[in-house]
Amino acid sequence: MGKTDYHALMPAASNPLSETLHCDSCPVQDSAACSRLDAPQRQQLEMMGRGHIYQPGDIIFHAGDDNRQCATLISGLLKIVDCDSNGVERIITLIHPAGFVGELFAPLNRYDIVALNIARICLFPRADYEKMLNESPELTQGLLRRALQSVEDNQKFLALVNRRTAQEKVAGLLLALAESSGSAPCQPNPHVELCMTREEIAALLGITMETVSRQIGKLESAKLIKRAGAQHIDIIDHDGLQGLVE
Amino acid sequence: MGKTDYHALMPAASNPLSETLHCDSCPVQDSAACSRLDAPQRQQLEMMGRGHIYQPGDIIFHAGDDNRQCATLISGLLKIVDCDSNGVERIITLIHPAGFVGELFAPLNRYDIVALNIARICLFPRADYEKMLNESPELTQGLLRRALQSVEDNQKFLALVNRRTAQEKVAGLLLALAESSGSAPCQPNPHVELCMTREEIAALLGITMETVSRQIGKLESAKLIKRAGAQHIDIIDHDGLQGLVE
DNA sequence: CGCGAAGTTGATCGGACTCAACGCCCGTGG
DNA sequence: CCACGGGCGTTGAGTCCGATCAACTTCGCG
Repeated sequence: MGKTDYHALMPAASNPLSETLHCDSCPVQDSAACSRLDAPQRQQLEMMGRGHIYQPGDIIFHAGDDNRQCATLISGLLKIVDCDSNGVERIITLIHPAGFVGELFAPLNRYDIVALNIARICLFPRADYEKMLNESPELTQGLLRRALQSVEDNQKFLALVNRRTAQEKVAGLLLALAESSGSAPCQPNPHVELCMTREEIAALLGITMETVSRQIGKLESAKLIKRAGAQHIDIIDHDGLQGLVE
Repeated sequence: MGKTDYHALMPAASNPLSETLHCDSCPVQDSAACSRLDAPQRQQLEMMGRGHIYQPGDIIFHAGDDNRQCATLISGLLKIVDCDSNGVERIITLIHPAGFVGELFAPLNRYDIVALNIARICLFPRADYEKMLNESPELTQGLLRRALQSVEDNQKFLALVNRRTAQEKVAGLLLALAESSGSAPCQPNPHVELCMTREEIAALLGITMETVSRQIGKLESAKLIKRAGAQHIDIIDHDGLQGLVE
């Protein structure tokens, strides 16, 4: 990842792209952890946090850093990355809008959190956020729903990668991305934006970049999908893809 | 799994092994979701739930059933199982004592939940439990901590199985089980009780049972572990094992 | 135009899967 | 008591999927 991580390296307070929050116009105001707050509480959160914009490749939280912030993803896509000693990248999971990142009650960040897309997040000082959790049952309940959703997402992802062939993994990923970018879960978006290099897809699915490429090629020959540039794929036969993953 | 699931098939109310709860003597009273409750709240929970004991192989929740119960695991070990149409078993993850099972806010159980061990759980009607979540911020906060812990466990497990060789997976699993059964995280128990057949280990790690057997054999020849019966393994060289997974 | 990063494609290799035989343990019944 | 059988685990031989290594293409950019 040769991308600049310029913004991430600056202290949040002096980040030139930091801006005040405007929850009223927030696209995830109904689904994020803060969705159950009443007006005064929401205002309190607004004062507590700052909005930030990250570019693809920017590192939002560094593994090993002491963990003083947490955040809600407003738009874009993040990856949680486990980088081992040899520099082999292992993507633990993806974070979609409304997702919450930053571990509470833990001293250090265990993983890198990196933007795949242009990502808008609201960033909170962790201490303030935890304090507010103690005062606001609504925030706690909202975050609980988020956390349960994360558990579910992780379990689905485990089912996608464990004990599956390369073809099943690639097909399953395309379907998952189509669903997550669709207007509703039952209305998947046939135009899939990967937001990832082949290498990143490989790190996510636990296979190699060459295999990813070959499998995408096979799916295209089988007329299930169509490539439209490296990062974009059109799903032609959704049911056919679904059939590959059962 | 030819084991009887006799108890699971009976309605909870008439289950002869159902017993009233005694939180005072509960071994996970300090770490489970209910750990933050004060005395009256705890009493309320005690009246709401029932204790049950399951035998190895018993199915606690069936995938597809409507989901009216949730539970805290007191002792033993559970597996969450995704069984696909061909009957191929995929273990999503393991649940350790103090873990919470049963999805809240969801109509159906997505996965089978099965006892690997003799398992003691306290079972709650989901509606009552959710109602209490609305009334007790302490319970919500306790469950939040549990859920965040689940997310972390799942992430660790993903890092254990994704992009790893069979040897790394087996070594990593042994270390994880040693840690989870140890008195403290930093004091792993060298006597590991697998509680799983080779086939179950395979379903968990995403490899075949034969490969599991071969890898255990290799680790033994390398004098890192020692087999003591099929279900029990002694860790001889903890650091050596650790070295295999980096 | 040249350069480098990302992606594709091909050839070869190896680790894990598959299929099969065999050993071990334990319960059951003659 | 021993014979039998079945579940589970181990071990071996052959195959195949995906990894590895390498060439080449495509695209974006100075």
